[in-house]
Parts: sequence; structure tokens; C-alpha cells
Amino acid sequence: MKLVVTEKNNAAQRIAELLGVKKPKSDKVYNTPVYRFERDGEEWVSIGLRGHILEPDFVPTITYKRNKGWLATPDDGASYKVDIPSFLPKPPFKTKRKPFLADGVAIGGSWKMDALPYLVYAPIQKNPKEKDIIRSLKNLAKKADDIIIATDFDREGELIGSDALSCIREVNTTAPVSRARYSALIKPEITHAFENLVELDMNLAHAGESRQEIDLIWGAVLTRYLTIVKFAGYGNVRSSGRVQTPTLALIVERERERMAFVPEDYWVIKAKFSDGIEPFEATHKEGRFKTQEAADAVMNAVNGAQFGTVSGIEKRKRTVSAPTPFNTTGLMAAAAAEGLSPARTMRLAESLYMAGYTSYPRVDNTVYPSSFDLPAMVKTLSEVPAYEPYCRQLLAKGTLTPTRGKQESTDHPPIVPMQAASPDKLQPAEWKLYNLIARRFLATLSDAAVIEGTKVSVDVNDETFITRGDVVVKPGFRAIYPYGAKKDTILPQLNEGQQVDFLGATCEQKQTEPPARYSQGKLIQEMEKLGLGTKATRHSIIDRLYNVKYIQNDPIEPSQLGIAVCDALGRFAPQITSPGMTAELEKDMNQIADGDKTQKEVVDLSRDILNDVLKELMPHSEEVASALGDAVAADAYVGTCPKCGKDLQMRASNKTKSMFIGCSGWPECDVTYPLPKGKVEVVEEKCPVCGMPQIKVTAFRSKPRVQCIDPNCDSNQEPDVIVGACKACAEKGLDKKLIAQRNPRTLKRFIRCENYEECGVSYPLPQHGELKATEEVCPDCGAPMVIVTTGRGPWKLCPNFDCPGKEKEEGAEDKKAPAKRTTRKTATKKTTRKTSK
DNA sequence: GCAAGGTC
Repeated sequence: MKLVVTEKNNAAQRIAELLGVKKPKSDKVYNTPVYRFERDGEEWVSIGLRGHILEPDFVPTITYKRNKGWLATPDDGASYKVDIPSFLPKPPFKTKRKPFLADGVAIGGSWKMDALPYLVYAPIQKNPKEKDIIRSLKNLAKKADDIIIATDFDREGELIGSDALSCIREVNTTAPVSRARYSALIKPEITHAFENLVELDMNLAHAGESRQEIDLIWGAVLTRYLTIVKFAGYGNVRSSGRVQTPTLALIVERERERMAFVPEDYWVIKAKFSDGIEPFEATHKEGRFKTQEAADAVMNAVNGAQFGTVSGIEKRKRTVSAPTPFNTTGLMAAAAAEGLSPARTMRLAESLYMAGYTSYPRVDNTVYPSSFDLPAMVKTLSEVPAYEPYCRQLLAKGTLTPTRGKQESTDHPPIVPMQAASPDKLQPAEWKLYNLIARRFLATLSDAAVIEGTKVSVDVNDETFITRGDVVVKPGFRAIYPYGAKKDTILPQLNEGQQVDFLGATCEQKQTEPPARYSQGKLIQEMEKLGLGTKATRHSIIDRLYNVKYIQNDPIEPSQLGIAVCDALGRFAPQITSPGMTAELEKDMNQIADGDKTQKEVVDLSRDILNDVLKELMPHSEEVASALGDAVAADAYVGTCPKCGKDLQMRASNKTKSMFIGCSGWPECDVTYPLPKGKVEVVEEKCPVCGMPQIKVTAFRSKPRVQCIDPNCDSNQEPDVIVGACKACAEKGLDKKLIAQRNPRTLKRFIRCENYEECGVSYPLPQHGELKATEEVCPDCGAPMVIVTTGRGPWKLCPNFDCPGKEKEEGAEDKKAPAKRTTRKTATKKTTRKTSK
């Protein structure tokens, strides 16, 4: 039996389909899907892994024996000798604190300062990460006479394959192993790869493994250092890493530029004209006036004028080149403009690739390989009706000359369509992305677009105003690729010397703007430029920075903590804050892949460098600790406590983890304020009514609002509203009112009967928006209807969560989307939207 | 409780 090992399940299935003479049989081995098929009269089976199935970690314990030296004791297997440099003390250790190292030394899992120098040199073992898959793999491997590693064709793929092989070798030491290399899951590629099998490139796998080890060692040592130097409780990890820290540094650097920026005033003058048919606007030719005097002089000069004269019309044609082939970043940027986030785009691209519609989505290359049969690919796309006429035009041109991007590599071709698709075969979002990729491909084979720009000058009392218009005269690639194209701005038909009505001018004062903060999309592009992370990981790196609270908001700004971490590492561990470390690592990995260096050489050197870094960092621990402490306090700072004068801070409840504002003088001072649901930011302006700090609250899908933190402040008082009579009490002959009110402590708004103690009638209410009573009662349950007016307009709703009318609606919805039992809150929301006018 | 890299 021949065993094919792929990186993921979908690839295993697809390869089985493409290689098998008949449809492959889906089977399961210990819950892992496998695919059995027949080829050349032989039995084959393919299994997909789940990316990396092994994970590196430190050996948990090392031991020092007087006569043997340092020994590592891995989780499984015999202990072996370790090179711990002689400058590190041997036990028994003399430290000021309790001796932390005894004969059996826990280093791998130790979060103690004293252990860090040893951690730098701790040996690394590989632990199983996907136990189920490993079990299935071994089970199949026992029976295999031939093993073909068919993981993705890149460095990590080679590593994943070699990890799989080491698992296989534990149960099968003899079966020959070969490697299939392919860069698209299509028949010609796959058959070619399996008819031209090569060897697994162990050097390349070792290059990948050194990346894993260096990332782990540096990441773990620096993360543990930052976390314990100023321990802030479990769940408060201060992380650092080869990719995330330089990325953070980019954000911090941009913030510094913004802080150093001195804005300058300038003035812009715009004038309105009309040719008698339609109005148009023009800007004074000066553009930005540096002084108000200069601007005023122009305003005075044109003041009272009735007419302007068209003093010049310039027409100039310019060409816009066809776009270059898509690599991952190019695709993400173009898709972002169509409303698909980077993460979503990659998910969709992966599934299109898996289904064989498009080529491998994780590429840097932007140059088509010469092996591409471009006319054949265009012919394939002409099966899509919407592209057919354009494809015919392209093919009629004869030779097709594609555009080329700046990045050229041979690992994968740029992202291109592999077969025709149609909107009914794909999910809407998949089709959207396929459409983008297919049209982009056709665009790269097309002529440039020609655009005619018109510049019109209009003089008013010797002051010249200018307006511009654009019209496409030869669409070229624009005919098939409308993305990112500006709409034509068409000017009225004007002639030189023509008189037009002058409808007045306005002068606007503006200020020059500091460099903009990064958006997530821009940051990803910047990371790519610097070689930070991979196409598959950049988005998750940014997420990580959000999670450890180094950065906030979008566009991204650093927190004080983020700035402090960056400063501390920049001073004492500059290697980790610069993208240079990644560049060095890339070089080293290439040398390992080429056989010019060994994995051990590279990793050992990296350990020595980290050792030097740690020697810088450790003596400055107090400094770093206080800088981090101050930064955390600054991030949490809300204002001054009215009772004791200490700082009010954002805090998380120990029990519920929910946020509130509390005094830093606790437990001596017990001042607290509740926080409403949603995203909360402290604003600088104090409450105009009571002078307390204010917060900006952005609740889910609503506009932000600013409010005083003190629930008892007059600005937060909302009169109780009588919304109707209590039906339950009325049935008992009592005349009781239902009152909409807020809990003074939690600020939660709800409706309650004034006789609540006895009847227990209460209804939930939306927390925001102005509330009004109505005369109506709900036809389904008799509860009083209310109107809530938010930024999105007024809604009329029945507040009763258990209203039978809601059951009806939910029931109707359940048929369409079953098993969506929503929480109380969202259920209320859903219905309120429905019943809105 | 760490990293970054795969994949889901």
C-alpha cells in the first residue's frame, strides 16, 4: 500500500480524486478522514495532517550530576548531556532568595528570574500536538510499503513532512520515502509531481526547525522576563517575539512622529460657478494659503464679482498601466477595498484553492512563470458568460503580454483562476473573490487605460480658480477590471473666453495633519515590506498585540504599556525590536537549506546573542518594572477620587472579570462606579455638570456617546416614565402602574410594577436611547408598548421577553435558521428591530 | 501563563 501524507485534509481528498482511476473511497482511521483509491493496479491511501503535528517546547527538567555534568530529562526517552555554558553557576546555587535550583532542576516550565539564564540554553524536545492524527498516521504507516510526503511546497511544508516522517519511522523503519512537489491542486500539476517524485529536503526542514527553536527561545525568555519583572496577576502576560515586537515598534514609532508633529494653519479658497446650465466648483490656484492675510486679499479681490472668464482649457491624455499579478498582499489589499477583511479573504482564498478554482493563495511572487499557457487559461475563463466577450477580444489580439510585478520568485505562481466558476456554484463571498481574481488575471493581459484629464482655469478679477475633470477615452483593462477606478468627473462643456456666473467664494481655515496612524490593512502591507511574519500569520500577530493590550482602536494606536514595553526592549534588547532579526534569520535559514551551515550552529549562536541581551536586561529590572507599572497605571487612569484624592482606575472584577471604575486607594477607600456595556474610553473633558471624568461608550452597533461616570450626576438622571398599567394587578382589582426606571447603582434600565414585591411583573428594556410611553398595549400579551429612539431612529416594541407574539416570530425564523437559541438580550434586540416602524 | 507557523 502506498501512503500519501498531505498538509491538510482537503488536499488529501483532492489528490485522491486526481490520482485515482475511480472515485476514491472516503474512510476513517480513528476519526481522521482518509481516502483510499487505486492507481496503476496498486492500492493507495491519502491522509491529511492539520499543519504542524509536533510542537517544540523546552525539556521540562535538567539535572546536574557532579561527575556527569548537566543532563536533560525529556518527557520520554533516556536523558542526555546538555551544553550549559560553564559561566552559569552549578548547584548548589547561592542566591539571595531561597535556592531555586536543586538537583533536579525545573527550567522548562519555570517562570522565575533565576531560571531565565538557563532557559536560554535549555534543550528543546518535540511534543505531539495533534495526538489523534499522529495515531491515525502511525496506524496507516505500519501497513505502508511506500510513503509519499505531499505537504505544501514551501519551507514549513518540508518541516511538517519531516515531522510526519519521524512519527512514521517510529512504527515503520523500512518503507522507502519520497516527496511530491506541486503548487496547484490540478490534474497536470499533481500527476507531474507524482510521476517525478523527489527526496525530502532535510536541510530545508532543518532550516524550518531552527526558525521554530529561535522563535521559542527568544519569545519565551523575553515574555517570561517582561511578565515576571512586574507581575500583574495571572492572565496578564506581557509578550514579546521576533515578529510581534518589531510590529509593535512600527506602531509606537508612528505615534512618536505624530506627537512630534507641529500642525500648521493654512487656508483654502473655493469658488462656485455656473455656465447657466449646471454649477461647478473650483479651487484657487494657490491651493494652500500660508497666511490669512494672503487668503483675505484674494477674498477681497473677488468680493462682489458677478462673472468669471474661462481663461484656459488644457486637455491631457494619460495612460494608466494594467495592474500586476496578484500575490497574497495584493489580493488582500484589493479585497479590502471590496469590504473583505484580510482574515476573511484568506479563508475564502483557501477554500477556492481547495476546490480547484484558484491557485495556491499564499505567495509572494508577482510574475507569471513562462510555463503558463496564457491563451489556454483565457479560453478556460471564457466559459464564464460574463467574461466571454472580453476573453474573445483578448484572444483576437494574438500574443498576450502579461504585466509583471516587482517581486519575483519561483515557489508558487501568482494567484490566478484555474477553472471557470459560476455564481450558483459558489457562496456569494467566494464568488466575489473569485470574480476579483479572475478579472485581475484578465486585466494583467490587457492594454493600459487611457484617460483624458481636463484642467479648466476661470479668472475672477485676475484671481485664477482651477477645476479638473477626468474621462476614460480608451478603457483597456478597465473594461474587465472596474475595481478601484474613480468615477469620471465630467465638467460642463466650456470654451476658452466664455463668461460664467460667479456664485461666490468661501475661505476655509485648515491645519496640516500629522502622519496617519496605521490601519490594519496598511500595517499588514508594511509588515510584508519588512519581511515580518507570513501571509498566513500577519493578521493573527496584530490580533495578539490587541489581546495583550499593547495596542488599541483601528486605526491602531499604542497603549502606554505598549510604548513602555517597546522602550524597555529598545534600550536593553534592541535586536528584538527591529525587523533585522527576521532578515538575519532568513539568511541563516537559506544557508542551512543550502547546506552551508547547520541548524545547531545557527541556534547556538542565537542563544549566545540572547544570553548577552539578558545580561543587559537583568541588572535593569527595577527600572523596567517601574516603567511598566507606571504605564499600566496610566492606561487605567480615569481621574481623581472625590473622596480620598487618589487615582480612579479602570479595573476588572476579580470574580466576574467585568470592568468597573475603582479607587486605587482600595481597600482603604471604597469608591467605585459602574461601567455600561460596550467599549469604554476615558475622554479628556470633564463633566460640565459635576466636574467628574467622562467616558465615551460605544455599545454594539450604536453610535458612541459621552457620559459622566457618576450615575448620580444630574446629567445621568432620567425621569422615571410611567408606561402603562400592570395587567396582573388589574386582574386582582388593583390599580398599579408600570414604571420604566434605572437601577441607580448599575444603571440598568427596565420596567417594573410599583407593586413588584407582590406581582413580580418586570420587563427588560434596551439600555440606550430615549424612551417614550405609548397609549397602546401589545395585542399578543397586553404589555404596554414603548418607543425607544436611538441614533437609528425610533422603534416601537413590546418589552415582554416572553410575549407569545415573539414566539410566533422566532418560530418562523427557526424554520429558516434552526437551532439558533439566542440569549435574552439579542432575542429582545432581534424583535425590536422587527417591530420597528 | 511564553513564539510563530501551519490548519479548522
